[in-house]
Amino acid sequence: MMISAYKTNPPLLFFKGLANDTRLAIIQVLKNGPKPVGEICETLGFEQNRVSHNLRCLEFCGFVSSERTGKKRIYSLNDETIAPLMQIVDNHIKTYGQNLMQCKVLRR
Amino acid sequence: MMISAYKTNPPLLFFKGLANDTRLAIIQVLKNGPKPVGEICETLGFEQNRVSHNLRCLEFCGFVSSERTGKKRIYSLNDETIAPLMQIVDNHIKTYGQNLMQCKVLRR
DNA sequence: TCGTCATATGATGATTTCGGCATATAAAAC
DNA sequence: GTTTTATATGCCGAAATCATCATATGACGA
Repeated sequence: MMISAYKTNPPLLFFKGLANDTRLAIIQVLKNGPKPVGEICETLGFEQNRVSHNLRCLEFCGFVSSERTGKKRIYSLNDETIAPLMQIVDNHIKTYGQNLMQCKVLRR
Repeated sequence: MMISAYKTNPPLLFFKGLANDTRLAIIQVLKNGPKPVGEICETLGFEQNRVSHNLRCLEFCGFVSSERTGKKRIYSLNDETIAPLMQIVDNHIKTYGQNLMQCKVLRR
């Protein structure tokens, strides 16, 4: 079993892609529908480059997609992955949310 | 929108729980059935305490469960969450796996 | 009770992550 | 062609992560 291969392990990268509060916040905003960068920045109160950096990741990794509309680039969720995924996450949190928030390893 | 609350955001912690190569490796081993710590260490070639640390997290956060059997503690997956979750992840990887591995943000 | 097997827990230093500052690039209007 | 609007990209320093070294705790048998 090759340990060094784990750092490029796609499931690992999948979870690392989502284990970031800025990216999760962006996903939350896009749940309400497609949005341009500027609007995401405003809604979240984040600097533009923070949002762009993270949209770059989200799009390249397939979590969101985008479409140029004039000067604006409108981003939207990849619902095929995100919708069922967040359903599972939400169900899990119903039972284990409190523990997740108090985990000594994650919150140390 | 409270930014400071994001660090204790349960979905974030859910993903952080899984965005770790040791913990994912353990999950991979447990897919083949319940196992004691020692056997997980052997299979993966990891030091015992590395495995214990991470099992602690996995169990507290609800991703695995355990049962004391004599001197051994047998760990098993929470299939209710992990099975459908990894299904979604695997499907996503079929399409976006290459990009995940080359993402400039995740792999910088 | 003591010794052995099995596992859990604490803390530190090394490595990884990530946003802000700075700047580049793209699209539209003039 | 230039200016304005909108967004993308690079890099550095600070913060977060995490395995190793060390040790503690638990279960069982003699």
